[in-house]
Amino acid sequence: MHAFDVLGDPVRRRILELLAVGEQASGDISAVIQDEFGISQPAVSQHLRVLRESGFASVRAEGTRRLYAVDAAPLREVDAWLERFRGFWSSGSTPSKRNSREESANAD
Amino acid sequence: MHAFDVLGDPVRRRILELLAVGEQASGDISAVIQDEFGISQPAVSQHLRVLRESGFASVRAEGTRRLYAVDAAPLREVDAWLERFRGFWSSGSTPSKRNSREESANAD
DNA sequence: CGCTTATATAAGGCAACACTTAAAAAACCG
DNA sequence: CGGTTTTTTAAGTGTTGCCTTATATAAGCG
Repeated sequence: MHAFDVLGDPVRRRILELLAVGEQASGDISAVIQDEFGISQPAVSQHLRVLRESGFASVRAEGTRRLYAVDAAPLREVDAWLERFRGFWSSGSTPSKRNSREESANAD
Repeated sequence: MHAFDVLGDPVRRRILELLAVGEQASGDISAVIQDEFGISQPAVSQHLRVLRESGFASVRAEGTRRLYAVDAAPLREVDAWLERFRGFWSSGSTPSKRNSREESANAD
């Protein structure tokens, strides 16, 4: 599953927000998500799996608990993709590069 | 449709990449996408519609041509969401904020 | 050991989405 | 005007993804 697909789901984005603060147990995450989205524990667990398998999160066992943490690599990838568009806002309203084709010169 | 959902589709990401260079006609975009993804012209047009309706692209008519351009607002929103994770890579491997709960102190 | 807690997996249903083909709309051109 | 080009819209179909309930796994506890 592509990084952007993973982030396409609001539940998964919320989970990542929770993990951004620090390591969290599956149960704690589930509690918040169940409260906010009204979905079941297995549903949350499935989202955690997606996050694991797509590299957004890593897990560590502590007794019966599973402690999840953010794994930055895919987020970095997303950030890198975004890079090319940053010129559209960080340096005013003009992109860093103009259309270099024959058909240009119509910027009115 | 949420910004991240829009970016979830590889065709739409590719279209945005093309638009990042500069304004492009629907037909030119379609030609590239059809070549790269093997989908029909109407399929591309439907993706362009999604980009329009979600605010990622704006259109301008020129004769029968439709010239598409990047609209940065939603990308900016995505960039803003990503902001909270930047501490995970831009300043070394440690996030900007530690887990402030009772159960912390286990960073081994 | 049996019961409870914590978490994951399995199986099935339904809705959303991306594709297809067909047709419409609109400008251009002879 | 009639035909061609450019693009969009409409209708139908198949696949994918998320959810549910039920069940498995495994550790903790008395």
